[in-house]
Amino acid sequence: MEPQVNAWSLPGGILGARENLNESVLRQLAEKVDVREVAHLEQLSIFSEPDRMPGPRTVASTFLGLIPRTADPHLPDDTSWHPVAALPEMAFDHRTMVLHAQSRLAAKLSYTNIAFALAPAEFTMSGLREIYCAALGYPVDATNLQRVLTRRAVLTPTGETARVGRSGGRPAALYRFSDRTLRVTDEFAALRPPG
Amino acid sequence: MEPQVNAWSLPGGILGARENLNESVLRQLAEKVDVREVAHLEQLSIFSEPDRMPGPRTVASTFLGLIPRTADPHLPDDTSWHPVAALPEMAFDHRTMVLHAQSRLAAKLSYTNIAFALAPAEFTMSGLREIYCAALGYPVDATNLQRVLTRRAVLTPTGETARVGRSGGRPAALYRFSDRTLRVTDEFAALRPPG
DNA sequence: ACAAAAGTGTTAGTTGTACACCCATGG
DNA sequence: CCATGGGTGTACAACTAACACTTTTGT
Repeated sequence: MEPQVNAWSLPGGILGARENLNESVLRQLAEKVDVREVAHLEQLSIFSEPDRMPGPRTVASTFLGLIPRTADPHLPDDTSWHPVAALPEMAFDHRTMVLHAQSRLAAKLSYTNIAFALAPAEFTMSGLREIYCAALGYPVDATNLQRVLTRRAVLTPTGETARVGRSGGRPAALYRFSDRTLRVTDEFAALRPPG
Repeated sequence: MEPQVNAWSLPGGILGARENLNESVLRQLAEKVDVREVAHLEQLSIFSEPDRMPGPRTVASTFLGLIPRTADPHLPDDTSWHPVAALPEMAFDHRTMVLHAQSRLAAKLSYTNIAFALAPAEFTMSGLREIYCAALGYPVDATNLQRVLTRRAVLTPTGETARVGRSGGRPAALYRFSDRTLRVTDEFAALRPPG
């Protein structure tokens, strides 16, 4: 809509009278963009500038929602996925919202098990590594990723191995996440409680 | 008010038409409880359950506000400070709000310079240690606190020393915070970018 | 001289990165 | 038997907690 005809905007809508914000987000994602596999949802900032949009005063409460890499919702025609590294022109304050979400995700990847919400049920270490690289924006060593996540008991080996491609190579072990709910795995970098 | 006659509630109020949420918080703290020295303010969760309070539907946006230990606002008669370790009966979901704020503060003390907002302009290490102990709820070693904050360049020595009490002892060196705005000092516990 | 408070040095343990090396598979 | 991708072991560096020891003051 004017004055942002060519700009993209995030999905969103009005809070219903008998729902809380989380319910509202899940409802709108399902109704508007057919996204129904939200594995993790958390609040981000509120955007409350009086003139953030034309028209009646609105306050936008933003969320970070994660779905597994394998999800493939049936997007409507006016909707599509965009890599965060190459965002199109975005309406109002929506670019800022996306950047907030990106940095929150990057931060939580380092001290929580939040990747459970991005990975499929079972995966190889190199598959998981791709997810971390994409979300963090820099290369991650699969070796050390394995060690860190194993020490923190974030990963559980399934004992199975993945089938190998036509180019050969040793078959990769399959893992799953020990928990499928957010857990802080590295609480205090410094100033831990004594004992 | 009914049905929470004897319960305490946090200061708060209605968002004005021409202010954003930050401005609203600062206005309400000043007007309602004479708190005007807010050195740091950040958003916490939104509470949006449809029935969280009787009466018309409200959505509460909560904040963590920090003021220096030396601040002494003139509180109205119906208002007082309460230690988080011994909260009185609290109205509606306000206890949950306080606990959220407490854990956010504790977390940020470990990886940011957020204590600048709690300390006076100049302070001794043992004074700062008391602040950390109170906020974290467990003893903190002044020695290691000094080392950690110095290495991260969070503290700057003033060169001055504090006057010593009547019981003797070596006079303490005075420090100030290098920045008086929030800075992340220990960004990645794990999975740092290479190089 | 002694007690009290502050500051320094040392040690040991944990965690993380980097990288060389070994293993399993397909062609 | 070689290329390819996966997994393991080791070396090194950084950081922290704990605590003994030294320094500086007032009485």
